Amino acid sequence: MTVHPPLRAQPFVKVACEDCNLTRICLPKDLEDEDIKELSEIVRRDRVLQKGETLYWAGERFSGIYALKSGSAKLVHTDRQGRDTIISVVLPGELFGFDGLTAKEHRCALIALETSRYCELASSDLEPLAKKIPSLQHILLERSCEQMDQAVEQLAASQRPAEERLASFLLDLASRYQRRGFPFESFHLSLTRQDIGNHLGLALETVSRLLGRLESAGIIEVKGKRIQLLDIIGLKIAAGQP
Amino acid sequence: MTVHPPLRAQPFVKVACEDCNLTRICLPKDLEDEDIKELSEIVRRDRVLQKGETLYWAGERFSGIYALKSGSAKLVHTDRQGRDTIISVVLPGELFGFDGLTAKEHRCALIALETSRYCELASSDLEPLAKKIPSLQHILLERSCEQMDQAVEQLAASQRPAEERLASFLLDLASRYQRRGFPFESFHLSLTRQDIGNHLGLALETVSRLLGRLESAGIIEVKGKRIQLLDIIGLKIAAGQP
DNA sequence: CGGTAATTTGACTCTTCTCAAGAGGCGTGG
DNA sequence: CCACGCCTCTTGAGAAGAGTCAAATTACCG
Repeated sequence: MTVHPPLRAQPFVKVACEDCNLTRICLPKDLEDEDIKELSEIVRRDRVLQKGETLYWAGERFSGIYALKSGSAKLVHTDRQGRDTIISVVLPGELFGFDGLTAKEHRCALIALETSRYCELASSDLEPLAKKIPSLQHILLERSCEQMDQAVEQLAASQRPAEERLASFLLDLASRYQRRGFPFESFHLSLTRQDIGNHLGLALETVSRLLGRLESAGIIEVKGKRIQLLDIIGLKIAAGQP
Repeated sequence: MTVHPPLRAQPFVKVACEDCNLTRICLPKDLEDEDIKELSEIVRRDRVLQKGETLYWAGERFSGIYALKSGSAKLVHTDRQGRDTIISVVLPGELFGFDGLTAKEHRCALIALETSRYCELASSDLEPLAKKIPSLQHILLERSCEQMDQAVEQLAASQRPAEERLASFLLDLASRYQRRGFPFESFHLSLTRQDIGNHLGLALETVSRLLGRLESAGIIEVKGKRIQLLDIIGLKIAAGQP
């Protein structure tokens, strides 16, 4: 796997899919070169979302599939009683929007965790494009099943003790950042403790305490939202990965 | 919505998709009549699984998408430490197998909870069939996103208290059985208490105690694996559905 | 009808939550 | 540049929900 330069270094210009440094992570990953050009002409590029802004709310009409280009975002489900659950943290190159595909209405909200850019594949373009690029439908199916796989992992994780969940979460984030050209051992949490709690099913105080515990065990270093992984082996053990 | 006769009443003969009483639930639901016939010719029908038998194990090569025709089954994820999580209970007309589509290798095991019949759409037939029936890929995408929606609900549920989860589970089962022609108020749990616990993230003793509590509250009647819903409103309140 | 598996019930423990109070950080405006 | 206010984070103490261990009862299969 090639290592990409950190996304922050990328100049703020409209980059065609074939020139985007996310080509090997994003939707084009499994497409042929010609198909990527085809895709590139239809994708709406470089829209911006400021921190805290919402791209779509739950209940809103399904408008298409999106790809995050930079920054980060959270996919949030809210139940009848108003309790939020963060279903996933979205990083550059990852697709989202599948939560609206079946019902034609979004089940979750998508909220930026920092200033972020994204591309849009409008639902109205989806059908004609599928005809032009026959393999696209299958790739979308694969990506949706991939997200299902992640949900399965999370469901399994939800039955494990709090510390394992938090350690697994940190390891997962680290490796996903690494794929995007950032160092594995050091990254910035764009989530608050409350958000981490809503993601892992923990009270924010528990998140804070567990981070403190991992720190005093010498496994990580916590400076506000910046996390340093000092002892990867130790962290894996804490995550219950023997 | 039309009500279908109970599946048990169905004679044990090989029924074409267009004559199957699951037409309005199963894969053909959103297909045109001609396409259903096309599908029917390729689907391998009426395979049988005895109680406790496994159709595929986690790690096994992806072989295709399946539809349950009768009986019931559980989709089980096992983590590195051997802890099982029941991801979903599969009822007649529901599709499964998506857990192997991305990695070409199943992430979960599929185990029959009672004697069950199922149909198979082999992965080798999937591509040629997708060319013959262009809408099929999109339907599969929709179904996979539908399962994703369910996983999202479960993830949100996993943060709610035990009684709410159990009550929601009973209501969900009841309405899914009802769609299949069974009475809403009375159904047979094909899962053990242990299985229910593995599904909801509870100890089997907790499941037993909570069922007892709902029973003494006059909300349900429990006779082993047979459940009677006596007070639907009360059950909905217990499930936290105001 | 015996044996095994499933279920129920009780007592106790422990993880995690809730409530509360205080400290730290950051942006805005004077 | 500093101060104020707000939001976030930390830390403590007590409470509660759910888990574990153990034993008795019941149901089911051959």
